[in-house]
Amino acid sequence: MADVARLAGVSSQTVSRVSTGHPGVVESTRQQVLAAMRQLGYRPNSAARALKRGEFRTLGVILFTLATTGNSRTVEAIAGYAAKEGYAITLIPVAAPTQDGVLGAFSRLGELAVDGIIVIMEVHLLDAANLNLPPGVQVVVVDSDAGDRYPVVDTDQADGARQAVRHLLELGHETVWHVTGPAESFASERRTQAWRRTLLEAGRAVPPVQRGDWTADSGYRAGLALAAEPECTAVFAANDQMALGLLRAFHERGRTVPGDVSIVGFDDIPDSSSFIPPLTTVHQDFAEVGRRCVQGLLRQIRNEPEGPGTVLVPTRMVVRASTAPPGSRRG
Amino acid sequence: MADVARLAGVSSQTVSRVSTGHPGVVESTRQQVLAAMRQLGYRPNSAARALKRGEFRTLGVILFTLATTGNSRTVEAIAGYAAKEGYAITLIPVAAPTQDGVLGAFSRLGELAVDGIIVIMEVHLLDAANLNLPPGVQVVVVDSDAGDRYPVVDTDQADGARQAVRHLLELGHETVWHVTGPAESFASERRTQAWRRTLLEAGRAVPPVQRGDWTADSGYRAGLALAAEPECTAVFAANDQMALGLLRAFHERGRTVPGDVSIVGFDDIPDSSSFIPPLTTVHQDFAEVGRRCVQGLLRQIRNEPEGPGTVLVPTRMVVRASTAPPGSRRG
DNA sequence: CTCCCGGATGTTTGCGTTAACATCACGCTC
DNA sequence: GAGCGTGATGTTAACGCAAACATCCGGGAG
Repeated sequence: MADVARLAGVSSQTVSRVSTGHPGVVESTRQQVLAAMRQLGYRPNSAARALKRGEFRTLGVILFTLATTGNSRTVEAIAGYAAKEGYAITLIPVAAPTQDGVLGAFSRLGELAVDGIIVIMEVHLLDAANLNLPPGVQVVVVDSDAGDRYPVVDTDQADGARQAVRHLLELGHETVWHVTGPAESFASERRTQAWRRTLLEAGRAVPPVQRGDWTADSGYRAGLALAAEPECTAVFAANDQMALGLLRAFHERGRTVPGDVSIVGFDDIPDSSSFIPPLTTVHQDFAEVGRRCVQGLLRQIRNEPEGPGTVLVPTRMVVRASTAPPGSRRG
Repeated sequence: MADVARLAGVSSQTVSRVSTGHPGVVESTRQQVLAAMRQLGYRPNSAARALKRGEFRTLGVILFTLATTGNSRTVEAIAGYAAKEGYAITLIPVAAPTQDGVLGAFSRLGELAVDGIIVIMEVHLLDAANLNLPPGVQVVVVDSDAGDRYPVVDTDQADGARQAVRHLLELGHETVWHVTGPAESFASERRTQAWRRTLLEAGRAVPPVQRGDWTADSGYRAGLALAAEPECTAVFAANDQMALGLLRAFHERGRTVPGDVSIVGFDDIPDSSSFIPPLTTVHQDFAEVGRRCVQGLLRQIRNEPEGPGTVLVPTRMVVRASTAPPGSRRG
């Protein structure tokens, strides 16, 4: 910076004013400084800037994996909105969804240059890690029920599941079977609860739950079990990938979809419109979730406190070709 | 830090020594300092640290989207290995795959606190953005052919495509049709080149290319066109999602897979084993790509220069149920 | 007993930036 | 024409930390 100042024949403070876009610099001076910057390849040192300002303009995102559609899409949206607000995103991967893994991530966190953190995981794992968040670092949580302790942003899992079940009931199915996700996922639990409640409210029987782990393979295994239940005519899968597995299992067992069995998924991943048949599913607005996360976190950082509470992003049914009235097998 | 020093009854330098793990601090003193740190919730200011050390311990990853399996898996691997080396990852999303978008990302880059950058995109887009990388910032590129200017790490696209085509030829197919990805993708172009060359080397006819855009939908449209070609018995899709679309198109047109038509994909996404039928595909080792990226970049940062050059990560065929000899339709 | 040496700890300084204050020149008013 | 205000620019200091150097202490050699 001193070099730039010297070359431009001004003081370093004037260089600073130019590079931060402060007013009160005459145009001719400004151009000289800009020229000197270019010539010397000057680039402000963000560490020094952060040191002086006391903030990093960076948000941390802590999560287990980018392998699920939901996580990667949410992170992408977060990164986009954060960039728009002048914030960068630092990824903090947790090695494994265990206490040790979380602990490791949070110890690294202490060293990190972030102004706030978005946590994408069930919050009881944080508790297990006897969460001592660095003071001054704000938090927003996704996929959790910690609405009484931290601000939470999430898809309206319950309403989404309710819509899925209602859709199947309205088509005339007696009841709806369910393939759930892993027990440690809050989203999965919420969807299962809502499925059960919706059936109960409609006075229907609640069939036993098939447990999966989000993967298509686990959906396939669940589908094999379900195909052996002759009275199973409608299934609500907790995500699209497990629905894909169901589709294959029913196909292999000669149970046509939607003729013999109707299937609804959750997420509306891009591929789901190309399943065989195209999948009826519950659309999640990951971009909106990301946006609300960043918005909430920045509001905290800027000291416009909101306190704990939950923001629910609505879902909507996307009806494609995997659902039909029961017993509508063609031919 | 001064507060901690006061509370522990030592100088701030001793606190610094403790927090950086320097030797030459007697155990009893160390414990006192540690206790004071805990009591005050002290956390070293990484901006100041970075300022003093002249490095940020952060790597930037610049890419268009996390929506493709390859990108998100690669980023995940990068983040994991970087963490292991004590580096954090900053995500730099590019709004759109246009010159403007890239330009915007690189202007933001100037402000960013990174020691090196991993670029996941075709490098000619960088050129378009008249790339003036901040001096002192190292670069590694993925999905590009810039091996003469930057170090490049990539999947061995050509060999993967060759394996796919050979597999189909060895099953007895006369030739292999191809659904390619978007023209601006280097990976896609490489796969297409290798497909063509392999056919030529085997003295086979080279059918016209169907162009897709990586999405299952585009694969579906290509599949519709291909289903109308009676002599088409084998298709190599440039990724698994387009293969999924092909599967649906052929299914809807009553062309059985693999009885009437064999299909090979590329990527080996987790879902591909649950397609109908389970997909034969080329497995990419994204984790290895990520590891090599980080390794190469850190080597540059640590001044163990390697210069430009290309690291190719091998692929392997995963044979499932979507390929068979031609005309093997059951029944 | 003195001197010296080495290990433990303290003091000083500067990393690059910007806020706050100081200065300076110019033009306007009375 | 003296005084004053305004806007442009310069000077100083501090952000938190750690490298370099300074100091202090105790113990062993002579």
